[in-house]
Amino acid sequence: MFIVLGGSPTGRVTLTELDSSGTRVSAVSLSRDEFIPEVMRREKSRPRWVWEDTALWYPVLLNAGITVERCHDLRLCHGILRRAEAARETDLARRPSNAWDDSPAEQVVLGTTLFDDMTDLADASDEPGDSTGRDALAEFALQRAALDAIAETEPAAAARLQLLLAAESSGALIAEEMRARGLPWRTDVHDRALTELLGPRPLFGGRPEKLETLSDTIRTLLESPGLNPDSQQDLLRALKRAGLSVTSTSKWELRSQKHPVVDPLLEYKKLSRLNSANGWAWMDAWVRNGRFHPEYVVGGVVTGRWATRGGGALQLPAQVRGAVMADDGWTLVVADAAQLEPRIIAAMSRDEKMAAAGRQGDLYQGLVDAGVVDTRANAKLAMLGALYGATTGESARLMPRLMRAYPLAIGLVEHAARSGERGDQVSTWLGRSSPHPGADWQVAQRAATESESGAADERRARQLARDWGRFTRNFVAQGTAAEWALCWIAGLRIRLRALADERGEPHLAFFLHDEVIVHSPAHLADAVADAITSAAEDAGRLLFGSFPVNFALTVVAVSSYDQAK
DNA sequence: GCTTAGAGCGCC
DNA sequence: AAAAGGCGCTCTAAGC
Repeated sequence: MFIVLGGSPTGRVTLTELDSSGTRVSAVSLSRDEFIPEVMRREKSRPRWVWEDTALWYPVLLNAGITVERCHDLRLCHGILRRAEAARETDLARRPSNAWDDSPAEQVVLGTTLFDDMTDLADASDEPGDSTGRDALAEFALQRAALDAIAETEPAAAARLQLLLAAESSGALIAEEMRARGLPWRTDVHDRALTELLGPRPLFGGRPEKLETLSDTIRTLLESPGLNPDSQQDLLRALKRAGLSVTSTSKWELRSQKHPVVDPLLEYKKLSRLNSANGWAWMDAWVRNGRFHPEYVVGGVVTGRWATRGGGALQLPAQVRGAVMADDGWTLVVADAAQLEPRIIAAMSRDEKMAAAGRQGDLYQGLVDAGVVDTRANAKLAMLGALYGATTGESARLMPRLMRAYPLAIGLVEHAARSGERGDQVSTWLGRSSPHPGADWQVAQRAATESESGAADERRARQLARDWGRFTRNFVAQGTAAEWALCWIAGLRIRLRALADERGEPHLAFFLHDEVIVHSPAHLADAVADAITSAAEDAGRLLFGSFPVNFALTVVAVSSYDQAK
């Protein structure tokens, strides 16, 4: 059963109930005050809530203390279907571009002031349709029709897409729930770490003590009294003047140089980055009441991975992870999937040999044990080469061994690369399709085939084709891994809800591509670990049925995030 | 003064 | 010795 929400979450709301065939059962119009209790009442029958944008509707419910079990996020699902190869012949894909295309996620503003203002506006306008002028009922009908049309000729593809839409929508719920709760963050621990590394917090801006000292050292060693080490241009000139043979100021190039300035400069760069990216200013901006509140952008990456907006939540450096600490009486259960992408391509290609290499837990060691490569480090290098499309170096040299040993799995990514080089779309296991290459790309390819094209045109076209091939190669692996991860956390979320007791509810607090943090009452740590493991097994079965691939996890209960690795 | 591009580096 | 997929953020420098 579906309940489609229309209107505005902060003004008048229409609730339209549809049965599983999409036939209208009932429809009501409610004021804002009536809306919240009605959702609470109807949630008991476990409907799938259909709404324009989870980021628009769900915060209002979460603010009122309501969570829902499932939803259908029209904006996200539209994005997937509109681009999906499998949906190419449907009305949804053929229709001219409209307001549902490329619509950004709603910006969520915390607090009630804006909502109150918006309410006034919404009430005053008395406009039919949704707050953004998009018709949820019509769009939902179109999406269902698209799935039905696909099901007629390709039932398996339709079923997979349906799973993807459900997983993506569940991800949207999780993202809002995590944003609302935040990640436990101890500013005192963070401040102590910063003070230890950088010196005391500067009272009136300016560089912290340690950075200032290092700057002086660098200026002295380079005999450049006025040098600003943050200026790449100044720094590069000064380095050259001092006799270093570098063409940039990057870490890797500096490391190869023998000069007394190298060590202090690398130290400066490391600390300077910490200060600017995750220093006191970051703490002031993003941590409130002991919680870091990043905004997750579901499907923000073309491959289906999430992005974040603000706070750089997906790049928390190791230096500050100690500040992620469980509340008293609580614990952090941290889990990550080991060698996820190799397992994914093994399962997608039904490569039983590669799947078997991962059976014991460490797939890279499995490659060594199978005699494919000599060391674990080389196994990793070779595998990354296969997944990313290495063309030179050790990685590229080792890759052919993988191709010989695992022609199915490696053939899958090779095939994706060839498709991309031709400009074709590729798709993940559940049916998320890659974008088409841009206009520049097409122009370059066409130019290279014309009779008067020069060697430079052809080189450029070939280069662009290979670049796009590397992208599509990685797309199928990264994108399908993202799908597995979505199914994993979706299942985990449901399992965690069932574990709640009078001492609290364990909940997802962080998600990073193939890793989760669950904040849990301490006494539930083992049950949470089991839930995480079971959810991973479910996800594997959901995507790949009985194919014998395992998704190995490392799961630990810790008091702070830095203890997890 | 504001916007944008590139460099550089953090994460997976 | 560098490189090969996906990002976000901060800084500087350059352009308007």
